[in-house]
Amino acid sequence: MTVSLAGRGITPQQPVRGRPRSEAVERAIIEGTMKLLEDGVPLAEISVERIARTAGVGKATIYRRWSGKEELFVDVLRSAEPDDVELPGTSMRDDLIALLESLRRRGLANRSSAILHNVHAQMKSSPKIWAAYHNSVIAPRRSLGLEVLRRGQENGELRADLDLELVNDIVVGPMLVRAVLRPGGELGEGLAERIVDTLLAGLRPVN
Amino acid sequence: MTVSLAGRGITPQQPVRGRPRSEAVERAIIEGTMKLLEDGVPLAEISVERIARTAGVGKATIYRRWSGKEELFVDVLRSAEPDDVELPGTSMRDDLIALLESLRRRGLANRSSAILHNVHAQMKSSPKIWAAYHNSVIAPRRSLGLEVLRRGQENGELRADLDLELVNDIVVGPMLVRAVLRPGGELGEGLAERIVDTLLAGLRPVN
Amino acid sequence: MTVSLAGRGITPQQPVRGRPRSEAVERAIIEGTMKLLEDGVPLAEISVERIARTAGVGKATIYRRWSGKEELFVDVLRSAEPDDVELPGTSMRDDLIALLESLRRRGLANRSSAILHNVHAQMKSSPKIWAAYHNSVIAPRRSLGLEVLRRGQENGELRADLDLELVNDIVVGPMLVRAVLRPGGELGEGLAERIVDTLLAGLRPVN
Amino acid sequence: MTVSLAGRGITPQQPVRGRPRSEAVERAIIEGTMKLLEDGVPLAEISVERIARTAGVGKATIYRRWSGKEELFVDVLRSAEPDDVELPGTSMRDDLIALLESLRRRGLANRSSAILHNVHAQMKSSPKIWAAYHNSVIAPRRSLGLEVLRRGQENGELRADLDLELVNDIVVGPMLVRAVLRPGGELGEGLAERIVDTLLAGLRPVN
DNA sequence: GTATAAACGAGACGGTACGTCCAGTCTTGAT
DNA sequence: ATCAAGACTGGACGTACCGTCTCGTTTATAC
Repeated sequence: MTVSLAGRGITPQQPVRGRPRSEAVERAIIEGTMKLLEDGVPLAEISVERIARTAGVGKATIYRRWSGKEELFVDVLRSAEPDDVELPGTSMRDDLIALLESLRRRGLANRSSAILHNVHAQMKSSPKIWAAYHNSVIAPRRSLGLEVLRRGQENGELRADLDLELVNDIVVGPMLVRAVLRPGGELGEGLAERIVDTLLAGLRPVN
Repeated sequence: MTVSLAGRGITPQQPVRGRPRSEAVERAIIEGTMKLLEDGVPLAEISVERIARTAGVGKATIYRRWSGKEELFVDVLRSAEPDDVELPGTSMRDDLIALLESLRRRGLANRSSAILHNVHAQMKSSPKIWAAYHNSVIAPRRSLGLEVLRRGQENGELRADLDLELVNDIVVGPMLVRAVLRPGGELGEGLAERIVDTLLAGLRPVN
Repeated sequence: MTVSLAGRGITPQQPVRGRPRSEAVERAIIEGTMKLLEDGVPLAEISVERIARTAGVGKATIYRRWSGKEELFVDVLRSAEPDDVELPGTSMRDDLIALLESLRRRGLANRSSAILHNVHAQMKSSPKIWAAYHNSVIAPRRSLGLEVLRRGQENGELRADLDLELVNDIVVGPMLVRAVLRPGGELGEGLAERIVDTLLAGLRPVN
Repeated sequence: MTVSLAGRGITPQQPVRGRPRSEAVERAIIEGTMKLLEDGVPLAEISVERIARTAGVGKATIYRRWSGKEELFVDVLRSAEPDDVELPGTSMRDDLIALLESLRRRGLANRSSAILHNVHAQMKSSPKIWAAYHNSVIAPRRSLGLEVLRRGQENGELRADLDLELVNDIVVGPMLVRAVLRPGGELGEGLAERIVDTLLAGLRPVN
């Protein structure tokens, strides 16, 4: 996902006055932060000062764009977000698997870079930032999931009397448990498929 | 849950020399931290310095007991942890509901104090601390859940061919999704029951 | 005293290409600086940035003309310098009084604008600037004083065996002491006359 | 002249609470600043940050004692101030020479360390600081001078009808002119004597 | 009782980062 | 080429905490 200069701020309809902000610098900052994260620098040691040093940029240049570390992290995370999921559309089962699979890969990618995951955690300390992230990343996926389920009900793949919100949480939950509560593993290949099929098969004995 | 002086530290086998540590001071520190959290002070603004001020205690007195803010938080969280769940034992369904219900109440309690939730998040930044918390709080609940499911398989309440780890995640997941991803709500009464019953009833149409 | 554009800089013999520098802008800068000084803004708070803001001018426009704050100050001071002294020429005594009187008025004028006096002090921090100011302001007055004294020796108003440099310092000194060491006062009317007459009368009892 | 910890601040009658301030650190700061000055570091480049680095001290430690660079300079200057003048007491002439001679040596010493002189200038930018310096350094010397002159009038060495304040300025002035207006020189040996004798001999021809 | 010795509150200490401001330079579009 | 505007790197500002280190005082044993 790419974040453009204009994408975040106010659309500058008024004629540009003075030297315009450099997109190159913006990229350098985001990528510098990403690099620190990937190099395994503990989150607590990532200061604005250090980001500036890493990116070869003045501190003021960072503060001119973001009001602090946290806001910057939102954009860093956004830029690391995988592209939109492509749903096969063949069945609810396949769509759900595709959805979970993309979640799984994100979890893995983040884990491979070890800490993005924590940035996530960190962000929750400030509600405003969290809201921004929630709106731009989490909410879209959620509504996509609901849509898939709704179609499943129409198809007869899903019981009609179910609360879709709840079902969505049931589907997404297991992946989250493993990513959040047991960092470091267990997001093996085929997990998405196993979750969905287990759910669809039901938990009770078939008798 | 109460945390005793001896419970955490090194058992001082050698005869005690000099003035012993004051338990009252220990309580003052933990409760002072709790108070800050409950007063809605943003996590980032809770410094050791401020905790000391709030508790009317010297900084060294804190560092004598904990190696830093994070370690202290573990104990604060532990002390806020509800007492052990009591399982009715009447059926797997009832036990699972009891388990989820205790999770739900914890989520709500934390929400009422709004931020404990974030301490949780914060802690993940330091793996050591996280491990400590994981071992003392998360793991026990997890194995309790697995035990309940195992008994369910014996009873015939649960299919015998299921991966219990996965099922446990499926059961716990929805509650976590709501607590973590949608802070501020939707942990209504009866949620535990709805989750368990939805899962047991299965997602497919009954035809 | 007026400072012309050509007076300071390099005479641009080559035909002017592009837009010529605006004299109005130059005046605006100098007068803006003066205004800040007169408004009692502490010298340390007068930044190039602020001068630019006050004068409604870009920073580059200032740097295009002066290499920094200090050089600018020289011109500001020069522009505030009173016009050349007019000596009556009737006697050494009268000429010395005229000289001191002009010094006194300068001191008072500067005091009335409270800070020019300090610019003076500030300038000494950079030898180059000080030299420029010394050459254009202090040295001319000094040689004028020496000339007056020389004529006094010719007239018989002054002992022939005196070191004129020393006498000049003796004449000028008291005024300086009061202006520099006791800012804020004691440059009353008639002071010039009292100094000169006291010196000419001698300090010893007349017996 | 030595500046003690207690000398500047509030007399700490109240029992000392917490770790007391270190006099060694205090000395390190003042001497570090002095060193920078003596090494010819331009005054404008002497930042609190650099002083701290030089003295091997935290910035806060400096700000704990002085409110800023300027206040610190007062103490640095005070500590560089030569010890009190010793007057021979044999005659007004000899006493005045002793007084001027101490002034001259101070001027030279400062020159040798090249910039202390400018610190002086710098200080004038802030009236409060200047007042502090004036009271503790300048005023005492001034009243000492007046006292000497008063005794001179009693002895008959000085005309009884003279304004002593003015005479004092006349005596001190020439030395100041040379130190302030012509930095870099002309404070040769024997200058004090020449000034006093020239003044006492009178400027008019003896006829 | 009276040492002894650790704990205690307070706060100084060397550091590091904060977020802001200014120095000088550079880059726009417009004059 | 100049202008106003304003971005750029760099670095100092004065503040707040970090984790450690004295201080003087308090409080338990152990002698």
